[in-house]
Amino acid sequence: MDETSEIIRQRREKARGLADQNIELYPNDFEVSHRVDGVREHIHQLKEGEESTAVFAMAGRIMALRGFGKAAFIHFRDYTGQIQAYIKRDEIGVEQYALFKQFDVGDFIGIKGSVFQTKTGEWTLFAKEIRLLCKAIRPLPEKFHGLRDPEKRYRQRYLDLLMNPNVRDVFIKRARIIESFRNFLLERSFLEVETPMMQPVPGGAEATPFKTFHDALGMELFLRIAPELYLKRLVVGGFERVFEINRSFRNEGISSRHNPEFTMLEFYQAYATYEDLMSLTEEMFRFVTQRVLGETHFTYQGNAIDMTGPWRRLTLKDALSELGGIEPSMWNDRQRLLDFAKSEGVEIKKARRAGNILMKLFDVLVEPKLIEPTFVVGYPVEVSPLARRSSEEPDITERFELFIGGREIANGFSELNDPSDQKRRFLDQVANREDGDQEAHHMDEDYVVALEYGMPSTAGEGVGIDRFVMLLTDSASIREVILFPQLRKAGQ
RNA sequence: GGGCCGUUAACUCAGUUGGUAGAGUAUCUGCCUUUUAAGCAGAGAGUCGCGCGUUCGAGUCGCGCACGGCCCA
Repeated sequence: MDETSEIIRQRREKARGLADQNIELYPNDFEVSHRVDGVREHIHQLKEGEESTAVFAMAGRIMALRGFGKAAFIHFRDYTGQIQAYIKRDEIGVEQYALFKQFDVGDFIGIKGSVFQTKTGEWTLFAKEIRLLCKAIRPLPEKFHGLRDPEKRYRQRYLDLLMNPNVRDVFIKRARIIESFRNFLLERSFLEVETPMMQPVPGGAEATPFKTFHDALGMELFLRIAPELYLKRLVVGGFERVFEINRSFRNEGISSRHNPEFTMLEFYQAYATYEDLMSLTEEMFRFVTQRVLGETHFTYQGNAIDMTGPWRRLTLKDALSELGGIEPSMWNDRQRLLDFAKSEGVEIKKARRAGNILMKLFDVLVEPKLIEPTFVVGYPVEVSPLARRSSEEPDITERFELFIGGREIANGFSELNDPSDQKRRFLDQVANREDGDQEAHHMDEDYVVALEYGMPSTAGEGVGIDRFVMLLTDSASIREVILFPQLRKAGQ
């Protein structure tokens, strides 16, 4: 369909015409001396109205073109910024100007020239020499409205990045966020590691995995739903502080909050407790927010959020009763919870146990109310199969979840390092699975063996990077913070 | 999975009670040597997402499908 489009046909002919004149359409030997930000620095040294003696060799894309017959202004863009350039026939010569006339918005060109100030005071690259660096065959979207069609924005993200500066900023911020988390942990002697994404037993979370198959090994493998169990094996191996920032995969529906592949930070610290991690978490998020935004407060979807701290701590019990209206007497009564869920219009899968129903009710009724950063603590053992039991209350684990902007952002706990308790917990999960709970944990014998060699007391945490990027960029959908979000196959 | 909305030129969008498709930007031609959403004059450009149906006639009405968005679960 595009192939018959008039504009593309014209561009192809134009390209052919240039090639016929022995003009290279895609050369790679242009030497760049300056980028736009470098020129802007240079400008500070110039006096008003003065033309630079220095010559700049610059490469970039034509983003706008205003021609006047024998002269033209263009907007010329590279990664570091945009600058205006002035192309004048009497300066570059008749032959070069004729070449310039065949350039289009979207083409990459090389310009050698000085810098001067126009009548209106704008510093402008004054071309002495121009060159085609890459001919664009397809026209860019309209400059004023940019690219709006959300489907096209996701499928052809390069156009989105090119035309919508706010989108570009989101992804630059995303990179800074990840960089800041990494720096924070590196400064505290955490070792960055990579653990398998293809796992024989998927573990570390309650989720449905993607299946794959290794032909040579004749072996079924799962894309990881979390790196947790491997990172803790590394703690067994003597790496007392480790972290990993990378993708996990969950075979679930796609929504404005879920992408099948998403990025988590997980980190583990030996001889720390979940209390220590809450302090560290507060410090870490404050650090990242300050680094990325330059301040520790921001607005998310109309809600003011202050990361300064100290953050509120709330027991799950209090959160459920005070914010969700669920009395503690209902906690272990599966039938009453089901009835309550029904009365609240919350749909529950049949196989779920009381603890899971409780968590579902929490997700729907309580979570959206936790706008300011809040630690919720005191999760039941039933829904925390990898977390250490509280010494005072054995049915409760030493676990917290962090909520910001009505979303779960992090989940951390003192790790269960008693191999026999871990084995019992796995067996309990396997029973759930046999009762039809697809998301219950698998038995991981190999992990139990690792614990039998001895894992020091450890605390660990997972952070949803995409969700936090959403917060700091005020993005309503996860698709706005993932460069290439998962979509269905394009229609014809 | 359910509900609502969308899909029209390269892009952003109009399109009336059903009568055979428009604008702006972009493109092409001409004029224009300090413009910045440059300007002036002219021109070309469409499988109206796909399919079936109703109708003398469908961008418009109905059904199905595809893709996307929002909300619910």
